[in-house]
Parts: sequence; C-alpha cells; structure tokens
Amino acid sequence: MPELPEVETTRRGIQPHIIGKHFKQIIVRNNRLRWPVHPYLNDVLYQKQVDTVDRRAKYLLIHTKQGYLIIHLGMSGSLRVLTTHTQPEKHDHIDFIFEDNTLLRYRDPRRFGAVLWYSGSLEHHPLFASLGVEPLSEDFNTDYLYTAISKQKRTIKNVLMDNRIVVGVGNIYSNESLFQAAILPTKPANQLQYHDCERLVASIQDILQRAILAGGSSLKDFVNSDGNTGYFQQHYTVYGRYNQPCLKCSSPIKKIILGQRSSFYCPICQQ
DNA sequence: CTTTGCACCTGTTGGC
DNA sequence: TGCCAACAGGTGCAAA
Repeated sequence: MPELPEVETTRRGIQPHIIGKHFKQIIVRNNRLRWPVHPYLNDVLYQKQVDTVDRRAKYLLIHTKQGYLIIHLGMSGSLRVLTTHTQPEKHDHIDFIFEDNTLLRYRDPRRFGAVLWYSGSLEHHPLFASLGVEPLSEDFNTDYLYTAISKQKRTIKNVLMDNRIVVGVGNIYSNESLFQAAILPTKPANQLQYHDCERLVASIQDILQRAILAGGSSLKDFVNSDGNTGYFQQHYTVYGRYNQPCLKCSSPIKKIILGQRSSFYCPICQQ
C-alpha cells in the first residue's frame, strides 16, 4: 500500500500524538511479520521516551535516547492513533500504549511489514547501510542520477525502483514520473541523456511533493479512524489506466511487466 | 559486481 | 452464489 508519500504522511500523522511520551505497554498479538517481532518488545520499550519520529526511505524511525523502533508498513501496513481503546480487529497485530493511554495501533493484513528494535547507529544497520539517496533531498540531483545510471544496463524503471540508487520510488510513482518526464520505462538506463535525467529528477520530486501535500488533508484520519482511512486517493495519469486514453494525446495506455511489476506508459508521449 | 526472479502473506476483483 | 485465477502500492535474498 504505502509509497514514500504515504509513509511520510503517516509520520506527520502520528508524530504529534506520541512525541515526548513514554511507552507504558506493548501488546503483540501476532509476531509473525517479515521478521519475527522481538520476543520481549514490551520489556525493551518500557518507559522509554519518544524523542522524534523520523523517516528514512519507507522506514519510520521512532527515536528514543536508547535506540530506534523501526517500523516498515510493507505492502498493506498502516498505523493509527486511538485516544479510546477499541477492540482490535483481525489484522491489528501490535498495540503501542503510552503513559497517557494514547494507543498507536499497527495493522498489516499481508504481514510484509516489519517492527524492529535497534540500539546501534543506523548507518551500521544492514537494512540501512546500502540505501541510496532520499529523492527529496538535494543529494538527488541531475548529476547524481546521470552518474549513478551511467553503467546500468537495466531499464530505467527498474533502476528507479532500486533502493541502492534512490529510495522511496515505488511502482506507482516510478510509472507516473516516467510519464511526466516523457521517458519510456523500458529504456535502458545508460541510454538516458543528461537532459533526460534533469527532467526525471524534476518529475520525481514534483510528483512525490504533490502527493505529500495531498496527504496533508488526511492527517486527521490518523486519529480515531476506523482503519480504512489514513491514506489518500491520488489521481494517476498512467498507473492502472491500461487501454484508457492518454491524458495528453488520447492514444491507449500500454501495460507491460518489468521486473515482475505492472508498468504503464503512453507509447506516443514517452520516448 | 550486476541483474534476475523468488519468496513472504492475505484480501479483492473479475471471469466463468 | 460459488469457485478459482490473477493481481495488489515492498523488498531481502539466493542464484545466475
């Protein structure tokens, strides 16, 4: 479910409700996520205080003085804040309860997500050690992308979705960015010109930025919602629009599989 | 080293 | 209505 804008929206949604608070109790109903949840998570977190809620790639980082609670939402995960404790539903696997009874509830039907405790410094964590640049940082610029892809024989779409190059660009936004930049997803990355990279960087940043802005309107949905909200409907220009008319030139949108992921593009507008 | 494809799960959708 | 296949927004890891 979540790509970077959704994770960032989640961060902004939960942060004001848990920052500065101490963990009181952690209830793990199902520890079988991508990796088993720490068997003594309750003891590990007990009375630790939340300093900040950060994000790196699609990982949420709940920072305490003693270490990080790392949360990944996988494909179907979500977090909500509850001020009154309702009955957990089927896929509500973990409850984080704070001193003032604020409840942070983790739900993940497919269980591709992860909840980890790490007390070292992040750059040493194996999941973070080889992550590429943040797409919305100044490090992600035309020079960086042009250099990074110069020896990549894979398609540009596969490269964009590679965490070691740039993080946070998933299937939806890679499709959308390539359409906006008028570049075919099938194009070998090392065939892109410098000015292609310029448009692509601008498109990725523009699309992610606008999606985060759109998420801002749903921030209230993180508190006391029924669990179906918290994410926001975006209007997509190519993603999921197989055979529908291109919004620029009206020719039918094509669909192919690249790297086992559905890819959508306009054969006329994208070259 | 680069690149590919599998695997992990459950829920939803659409065709018959 | 039921059944079944296909598909879903992620990503670590083994293998080529």
